[in-house]
Amino acid sequence: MTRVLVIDDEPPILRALRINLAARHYEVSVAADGASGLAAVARQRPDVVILDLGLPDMDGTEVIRGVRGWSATPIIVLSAAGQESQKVAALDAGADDYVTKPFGMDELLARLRAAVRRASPAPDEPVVVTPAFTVDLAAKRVTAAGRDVRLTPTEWQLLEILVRHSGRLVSQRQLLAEVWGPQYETEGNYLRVYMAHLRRKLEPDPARPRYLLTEPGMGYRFTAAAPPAAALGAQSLPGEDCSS
Amino acid sequence: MTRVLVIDDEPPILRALRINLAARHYEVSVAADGASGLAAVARQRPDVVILDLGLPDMDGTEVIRGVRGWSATPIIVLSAAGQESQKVAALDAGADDYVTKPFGMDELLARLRAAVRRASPAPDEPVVVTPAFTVDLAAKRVTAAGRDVRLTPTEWQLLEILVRHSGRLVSQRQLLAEVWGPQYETEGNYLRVYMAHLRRKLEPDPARPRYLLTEPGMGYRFTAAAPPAAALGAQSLPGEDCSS
DNA sequence: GGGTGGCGTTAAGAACGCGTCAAGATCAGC
DNA sequence: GCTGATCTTGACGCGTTCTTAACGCCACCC
Repeated sequence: MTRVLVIDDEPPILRALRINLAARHYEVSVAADGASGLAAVARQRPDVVILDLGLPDMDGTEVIRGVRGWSATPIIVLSAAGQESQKVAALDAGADDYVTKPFGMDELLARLRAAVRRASPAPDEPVVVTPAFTVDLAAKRVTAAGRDVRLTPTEWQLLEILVRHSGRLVSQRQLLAEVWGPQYETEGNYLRVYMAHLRRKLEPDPARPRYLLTEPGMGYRFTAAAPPAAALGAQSLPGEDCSS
Repeated sequence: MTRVLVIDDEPPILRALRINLAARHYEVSVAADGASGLAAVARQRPDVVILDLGLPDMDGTEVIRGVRGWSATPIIVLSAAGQESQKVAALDAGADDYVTKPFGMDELLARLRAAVRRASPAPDEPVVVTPAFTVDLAAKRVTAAGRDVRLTPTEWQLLEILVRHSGRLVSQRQLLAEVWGPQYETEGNYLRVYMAHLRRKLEPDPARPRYLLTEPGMGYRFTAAAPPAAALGAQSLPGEDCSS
């Protein structure tokens, strides 16, 4: 079920949205101002955010930037018909769409569908294979040594982020923000604990990880192909370079 | 450069779009009807399509479906203010956005930026290659002589700044300020120590650097292409000291 | 020729980050 | 209300990384 977070402080609009979204089987939650809206995004991880620009406590573009700092969740902005510059500012701050009030509910719903559709593209490679284990992103299933491995929700989230960025280094801040929420960005402890869990469940030799690698001081990296063992040790530079 | 395909048959709008897009350094091409529009998408692979619904030969949603059958290229629909059902149909057919005429050019450009931004999260060219090593800025990964090289966070920061200013001279003050903070601008020692680290890990001959060059009294410079040996003051012919 | 300033190199202690373990808190299912 | 699983939190040891100082070398200037 698609979860929608509505950040708005006008009861009539709120009511209309709630009714129409619930009728289409969306899961709706509500926040009445920017601060609680940002907190709600972090806590609930909605699939899409509908944001009214006329909030009592902070500027709408600030809310957008606050979300975009750590998340790519689609944001549809709602606003009274105003200056074009406001639209431009919101879109450039990272909003995905902009609807002016009064709006047709059918149009908003269509734009909502479009935003959600874009956000979850058909994953071209939903199964990632390593010599030691395979990860099926679509089925949310991990197999190691021929048998299914049970992962807790947190473990899965962590693994999924690393696997989706296969080969690339993912910073600790990003991992913490995406798994626990942006306010946990300094809790490096969590990462260490859960990386240890994942390695114990997936790595052939958890003490010497081959696929879930630590880059000290920077973050973690998932590598599908095991690197040659020698690459981890001292790199003796071969004098093989005959230029020209 | 971002390539935009405009599918429209009204000369005034076409003219306005062409002028404004070209002024923003977009590469613009044009098709006057649905059939040639579909052909143009297939041939040119534009980064984004602006599609007018009022085409002479076929229904706009047909064009959208024709593109969506095989491509996820962002489509922004342009249309005269009409029924809401038309908007819904276009969006559900796969359009990314819908702008009604008359529209503000700034708004359209902002929506265009939003669509392009969503489609290409990694816009730049993140891999820098030299004969001796390669630097992947997005993955934060360095490879020398075929093997991964482990860099410490400070080493990586330094290298990243130099590589991002490839070919240009970067002053010591700037390097110190960006890596250690503005209050360290006089600690030239740090730079010497870490440049030595980088050279030992990356340069084929750390004592005679080819890619991480010192400009005495000014700063450092990264060069992707090795300068000719003569420029370094090498007296011997290049062939003789290969196997040392 | 001697002096000077900038650079490369090395080495040592200090500081930090990471893996690990374990215990308490919280949650979900029965 | 109980039980097991999961999450949070703190502490400790170890290896790595950072900081800092000292020394030698070279180019340049007087």
